[in-house]
Amino acid sequence: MTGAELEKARAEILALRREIDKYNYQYHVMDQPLIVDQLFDHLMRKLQELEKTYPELQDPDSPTRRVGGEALPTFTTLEHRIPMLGLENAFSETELTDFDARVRKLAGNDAVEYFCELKMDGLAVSLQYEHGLFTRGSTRGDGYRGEDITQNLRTIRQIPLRLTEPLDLEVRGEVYINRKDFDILNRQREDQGLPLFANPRNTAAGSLRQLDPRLAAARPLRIFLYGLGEHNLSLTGQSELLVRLEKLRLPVNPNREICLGIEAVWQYCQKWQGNRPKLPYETDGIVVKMNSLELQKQLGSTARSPRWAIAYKYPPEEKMTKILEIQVNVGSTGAITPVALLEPISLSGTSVQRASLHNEDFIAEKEIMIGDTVVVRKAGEIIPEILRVIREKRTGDEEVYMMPRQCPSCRSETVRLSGEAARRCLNPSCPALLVEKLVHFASRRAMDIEGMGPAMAELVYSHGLVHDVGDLFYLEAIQLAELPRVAAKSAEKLIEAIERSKNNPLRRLLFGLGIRLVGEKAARLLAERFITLERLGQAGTEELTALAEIGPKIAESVVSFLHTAETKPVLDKLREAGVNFTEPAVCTATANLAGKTFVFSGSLEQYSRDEAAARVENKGGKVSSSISRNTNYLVVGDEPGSKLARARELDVEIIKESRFKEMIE
DNA sequence: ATCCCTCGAGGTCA
DNA sequence: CTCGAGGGAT
Repeated sequence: MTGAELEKARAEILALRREIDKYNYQYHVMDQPLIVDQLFDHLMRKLQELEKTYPELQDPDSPTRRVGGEALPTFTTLEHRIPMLGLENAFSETELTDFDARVRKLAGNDAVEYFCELKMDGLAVSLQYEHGLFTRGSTRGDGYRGEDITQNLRTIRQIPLRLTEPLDLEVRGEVYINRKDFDILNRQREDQGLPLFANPRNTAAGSLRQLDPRLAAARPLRIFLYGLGEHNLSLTGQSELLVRLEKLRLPVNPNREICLGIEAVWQYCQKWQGNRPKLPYETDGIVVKMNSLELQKQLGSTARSPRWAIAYKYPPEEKMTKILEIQVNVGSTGAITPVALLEPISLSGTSVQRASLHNEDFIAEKEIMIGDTVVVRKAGEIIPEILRVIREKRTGDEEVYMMPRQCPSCRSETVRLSGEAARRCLNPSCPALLVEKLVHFASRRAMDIEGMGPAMAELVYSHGLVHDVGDLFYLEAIQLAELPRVAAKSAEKLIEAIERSKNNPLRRLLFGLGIRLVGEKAARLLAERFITLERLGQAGTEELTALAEIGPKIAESVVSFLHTAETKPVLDKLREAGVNFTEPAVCTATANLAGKTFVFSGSLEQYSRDEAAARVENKGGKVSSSISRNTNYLVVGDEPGSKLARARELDVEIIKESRFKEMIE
C-alpha cells in the first residue's frame, strides 16, 4: 500500500464521516431527512468497508462506532464536579407567585425575565465533551455521583460524537422516548412474545441501564439538552445558551419562551398544559428559570436545589377504583401499617393496585371502609395516594375496618403509645419484626449484604437458621444450599457477601441495628463522635444530648437499646464473629475534596478556623490564607473581610457556612 | 414555627 | 426512582 493511496483513503473517509454526520443530524435532530434511507445505508456500508480496509484510519468518533465495545460487567460511578441538583416543585399558581416574590426580593423588585421550557418526563443525564469529542456520559444519580453510561449514550443518534467546535464542555439534558416510538416498540415486543413495557419513562430508564450497549441501541431513545455543568462559554442568558447549544448541533427543545413577569409564566404553563396531549412526547410540567445567568449566580443554590428555578408540575391524573381489601404489614420497628388493596387501574402510565393508608387516624379521618369506591392519584406521578371516598357509591355492603388488636404475625397485643400515630407490636421476638430487622440490617445503605433480601431473610428465619442479625455471621454455605430454591452457587455468594460486610464502618452497623430514631444521619454522627461501639456504650444520655442534633428522645433510644437485655447477646455474637465495631478516622471514600482549595473569611459559627481547616484536610483538600485564581471556594462566615470582594473579582465560588458544612460531612 | 430526618410506602426494570 | 406522615431538634 502506498502512502498516496492511504492519503486518498483518509480523505475519502473523512468526507464520508462528515456527510453521514450531516444526514444524521438532519434526520435525527431536525426531523428532516435529506436523503432516502437506502442511500444513507449505502454510505454507511461504504464507510465501514473503508475503515475495515484501513484499520489505522479508525476513529472512536466515527458514525460507524456508535455501538461499540462489549457488555459491561457492571456500571462504574462518576462524580459530578458540579452537583446536578433537582428543582423545587410548584403545584399551583400560588406557589409560582410565592416563588416569584422570593426571587424578586433577592434580585431587586422589577418584573423578572423568566425562561420557560417544557419539563420532559424522562431521565436527567450529563454529557462530557473534551476538545469537542464526546468522552463520557452519566446518569444524575443522587446529584453528586451517577452511573457511567457512556456506551449507551453513544448509541443515541441525536447525540453528536463530535461538536461543531472543539470545546471542553459538560452539557445536561433529559433522555426520553416518543409516545409513537414507544407504541411501536411495544408492538414489536408483543410480536416477539416479550412482556410489554409500562410507560416511556421507565423504558428509557431501563434502556440506559442496559449493560450491553447493543440492547440500548435497539431502543428509540432521544434527548433534549437544556443546561450546562462545567464549561467556559461566555453567555449572559439561558435562552442564549440554548441557541448556542443548537449551534453546536445538540438537540434542543424548540418549545421555549421568555416570559416577562410571573403572569406570563402562568399563561405559558396553562397553554402547554392544554397542548400536552398534542406533543409527541410526555411532559410532566414546566421548568421556570431566571433568564439572566448573572442573576442565577447571584441567587445561588441551597443544598438541594437552585433558588433561581422552579418546576411547575401539572396536576396529577385522578381516577376512581374500589378498595378490595385492607392488609396490614409489620415494619422493622414493629409499626403496623395498613395498606389498601385496590381493583387495578391504570394511572399515569402504570398499574395501581395498592396504596398506603398510613395509620388508623388516616382511615378514620377519610372514613374509609372496605369495599368503598375511592379517588386515587399518583403523588408526584409516582406514589399512589387515596384522596377521598365517594360516599354516593356506597351500597351498604361496605365493612367498617378496625386495625387489628393483635399482631398479624405473632398474635401478641398491639398498642398505640401515647403521642404516636402508629399502632405497634411490642413483642421483641415477633417473627415478622425479626425478619424485617434482618432485611434492614442487610440492606444496601446499612451492611450491604447482597442476596439477603426479604425472601432469603424469611427463608433463613423460618428454617430456624437465624434468629437475630448476629446469627447471620455463623451461617454456612452448606446449610443454605439445603434450603428450598437455593443453589450452591448463590449460597456461596451470600456467604461471601456476609463475610465482606464485617469490614463495614461503625456507622453502617449502627444504622443496620435498627435503633429507633437512629437513621443514617444520626448513626453517622454517633459513629464519628465515639469512634468505637464500646465508647458509645459507655456514654450516658447527658453526654449524647450534648451533641448537636441529638436530643433527649434519640439519646434515650440509643442508651436503652444498648443496655436492654436482648441486645447484649447479639452484640456478643457480632464481636465474636469479628464484625468491625469502629469508625475509620479518615474514610477515603469520602475524600471528595481532593485537589480543592479553600479560603475562609469572617468567623464561622460552628467551627474554629483550625477545626474547619482540619476537616478540609481530612478530606484531601487544602486550605490557603489568601485568595487566588487557584482557590476553589471562599467560605464566608460572619463579617467577612476584603477577601469577599477579591473572590467576586476572580470569580471564585462563594459559599456559606451551611454549604461548607455539607461538603465536609 | 420551621426545618429536616426517619420510616414506610409502590411500581418498573435490571 | 419518589412521596408523605410523623416527629425530633432547634
